[in-house]
Amino acid sequence: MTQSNPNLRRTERSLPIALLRARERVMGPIRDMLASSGINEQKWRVLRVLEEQGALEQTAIAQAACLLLPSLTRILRNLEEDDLIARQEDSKDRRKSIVSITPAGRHLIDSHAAQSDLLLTRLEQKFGAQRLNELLNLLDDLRQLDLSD
Amino acid sequence: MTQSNPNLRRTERSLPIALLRARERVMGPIRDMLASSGINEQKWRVLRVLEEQGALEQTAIAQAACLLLPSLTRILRNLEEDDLIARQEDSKDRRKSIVSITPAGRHLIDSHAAQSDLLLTRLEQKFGAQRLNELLNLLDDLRQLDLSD
DNA sequence: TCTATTTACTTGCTTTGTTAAGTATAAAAG
DNA sequence: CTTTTATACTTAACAAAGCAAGTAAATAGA
Repeated sequence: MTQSNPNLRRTERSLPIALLRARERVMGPIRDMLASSGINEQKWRVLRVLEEQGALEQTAIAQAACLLLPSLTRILRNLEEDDLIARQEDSKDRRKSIVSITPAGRHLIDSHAAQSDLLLTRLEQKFGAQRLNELLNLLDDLRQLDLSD
Repeated sequence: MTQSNPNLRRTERSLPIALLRARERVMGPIRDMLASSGINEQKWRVLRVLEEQGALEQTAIAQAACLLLPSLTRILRNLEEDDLIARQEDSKDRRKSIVSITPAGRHLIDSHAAQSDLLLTRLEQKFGAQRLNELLNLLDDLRQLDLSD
């Protein structure tokens, strides 16, 4: 049962490509939806994190939204120019700036919530809620694997 | 059983981010390995596709390697400069060029095969071959979903 | 046969990813 | 109290992604 399966080495059955393809399938419709607001996937992730978790420092945002800090710096600059987020200095640690979503940013998220929910609900129904949950569990377990030796 | 789960809408449990994180975990070690040959993940995917499936036109490569055509155009230009791939005109359709892997390209793939296999075997053992198979099946099913209505 | 449409890329432009280096502040060590 | 060392970003530089527009060849339609 722990024998290795040579087929897993072929690209058409490889985990990295399977993850890419699945992501493309899920994100495609969401990207299309966001394009109408002139926003992309990364900005969307940042805004959603801030909406759900409240004001955060940048390191925490980067981790939650799966972005590197240099990317986040630029994204936040753009979002701030569009008045979708705001920064305030941390009074206790002046290296940090605490980022929060603005009413305009919240409005942007809200304006897509219904359609976003619809897409997810459709996915759940077509794929099966239980199987989706199983998939999320497997992905989370995979993320926590230690492959270092 | 087909009720929608509101938690799936939160970023910390969202499918797109879970796919990103899992991909990062799997590809990290492979990227490190490839860095020693001055090659990246995309070039690796292209070379593997060509090695496994033989000479292909670019649209087919793009689909198999999960790349957009503009990216592929530039990747192939680099690979051709390094003599890892070669192009020949399609005699029947002069819009197409048929791309194939060169002996040097094949050698590059071969030189990483053992280490690549080791990484995959380790993943299989730590994650469980059966669970990995299950994950691949779920991902493949997800990819084939039609979310258009 | 001539035009319109589709296909198969290619090019240009902007944003993002990635690595490395830099700056400012905080915490730890001596 | 002064000197590392670590933390939290920011900037710079370059490769890559992604979108839009462009080109050339093939196909379809009038």
